[in-house]
Amino acid sequence: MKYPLDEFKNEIILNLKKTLFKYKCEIRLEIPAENMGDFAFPCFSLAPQAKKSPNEISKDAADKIEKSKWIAKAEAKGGYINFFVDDKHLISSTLTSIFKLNEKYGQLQKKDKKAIIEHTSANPNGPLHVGRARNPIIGDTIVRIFKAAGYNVESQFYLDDMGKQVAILVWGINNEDKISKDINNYYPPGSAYVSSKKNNADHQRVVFYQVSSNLMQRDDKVANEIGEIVKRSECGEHEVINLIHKAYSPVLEGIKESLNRINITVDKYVPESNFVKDKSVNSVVEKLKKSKYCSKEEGAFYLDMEPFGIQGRNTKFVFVRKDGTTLYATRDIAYHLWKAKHADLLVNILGEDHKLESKQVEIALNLMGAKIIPKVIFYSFVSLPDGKMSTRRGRVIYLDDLIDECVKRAYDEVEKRRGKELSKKKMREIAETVGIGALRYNIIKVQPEKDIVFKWEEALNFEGNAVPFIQYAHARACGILSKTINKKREFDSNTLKHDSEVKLVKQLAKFPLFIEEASSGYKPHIIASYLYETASKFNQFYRDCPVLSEKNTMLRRSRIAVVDATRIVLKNALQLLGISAPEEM
RNA sequence: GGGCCUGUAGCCUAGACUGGAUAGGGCGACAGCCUCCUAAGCUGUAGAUCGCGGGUUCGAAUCCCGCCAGGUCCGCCA
Repeated sequence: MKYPLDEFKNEIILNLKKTLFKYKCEIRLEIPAENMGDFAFPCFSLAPQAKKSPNEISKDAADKIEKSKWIAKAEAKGGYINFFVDDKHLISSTLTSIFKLNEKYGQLQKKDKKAIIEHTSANPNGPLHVGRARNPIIGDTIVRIFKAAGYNVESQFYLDDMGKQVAILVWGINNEDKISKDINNYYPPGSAYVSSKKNNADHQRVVFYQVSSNLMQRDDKVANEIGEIVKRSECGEHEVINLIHKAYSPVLEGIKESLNRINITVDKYVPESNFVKDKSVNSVVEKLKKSKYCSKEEGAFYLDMEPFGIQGRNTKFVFVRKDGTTLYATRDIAYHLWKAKHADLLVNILGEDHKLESKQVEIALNLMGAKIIPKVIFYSFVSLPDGKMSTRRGRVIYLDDLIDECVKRAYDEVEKRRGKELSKKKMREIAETVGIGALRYNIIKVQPEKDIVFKWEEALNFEGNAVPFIQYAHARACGILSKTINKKREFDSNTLKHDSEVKLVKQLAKFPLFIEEASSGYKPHIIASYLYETASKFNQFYRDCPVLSEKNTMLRRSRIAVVDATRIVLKNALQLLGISAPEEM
């Protein structure tokens, strides 16, 4: 797919190559500040070899740039060559491109490459909580962006069915009598964070996890029994693995439901036990044992991580226990080798607490000559104003409760504004769209590596740079279009001269560039900025350019086309964030 | 003790990888805009020693060094 701005860019690059043939340089274009042009080429790096000032270079070069159907003007300013696109040509080709491609507008050329994107991978011992809510949202957005960027994408949830966390749950479910005796010790009256009254299995069963986790710390007998479950599952005992499966399955169903509610489905759930059952983890162990960095200590095997730049109190990466069983990270290596067989690109979304483990896995994969090393997006935790969340301690806000609160709050807003005009059913529909969108947007608009302190007022803020602003722009566009009589799309780019029209259409033309940048740089949050900017420009157009009341027929039709094109772009970009675009709100 | 990440107006945030044109936005505050396509909107004002101190450079929020603060990790846990 070739987009108008690609053609403009290519023409600039060709021109610059001709003009600057004397110099050795890579031509990288920037987008200048508004009104300074559409693309800019900085001349600073050429100054040393040219022995001229950047100002002189840019002036000489700008004079030599030839005008063409794309290039309207090249201007030297402050050491930059600023290129101005031919507005008429850009407008007509952009609108044509949007109408032709419609829901596919923005998507990049198919790449014939498979990407496996692993995200969420939460322990199936309780409901998803807000502390880790960034994971599915970042993950699913990356999935959508990579699909748009032309990859063949599969999303995976690595299901931890062997570890201590899930063993604690299993013990609790099989010792219900002991749990019910202890439950009141666990939940003291008036405890602040015990909130969820939901009937879903994940909310019901997490109590077993919490109480038995507590018991385990006080009672060695319980601890031993749990340890036994872990050990037998790690040895690959089918009976125990089945018992575990029975315990967590309903919890996993609850997690899936929560994900579905925020428009997330995962293609494949991959149980960790697969790699024990199929013995692939054993071949990982055999290979690592042969490494020159491997040593043995009291029967356990470890890799020395120090030569690879790992520092700290302990630089040993143990991959086999003294009892011969493997560890989480060992199995993770087997999982990654398996993934690498089925993909050209691997992406993982992980909490920052996994940085060391991930590095160890990466080093081991390199030692084993793995073809693909995963690209990892780490995110910082969402914490509460008075500290971090913990499922074990029951000090959490569950994702489901946050979703409900967002939707409820959105309903109040709709009712306040449209209560007299709309049916309850319609308002509930809008509230669901706005509430879920607000949640996803608020999380995705911040860079993954920034810490977030969860505050209800901020999570539920519906003004300014928040999703209702964008959805409202889309609804406005739909409102105008629903009132048009002539449904045929016609436009004449000669009539679209108003500054607000030109700026808006230029913004629409940039959409594919943002998909390119978001995917190649693994930066989902820039799609959120793009949407905000687009909606904002549409609102300015709405203020300056009356559509339906415009007397000049051709101009009116052209403006309707601009509105329709904006509608398509907003919808497509919202879709990339997993947010629905309401036609009315 | 050490590693990694973060620190931009009262609050939240973009820009940092790839140094460059007056550091963009939003919330909140203040002042305006509905006889006209949904005011969940638009316009304007005030508000920033870019954590602190050095260095490299013609030029540093951006690169390097040191320090301070917060997060996170340094289990034969996951």
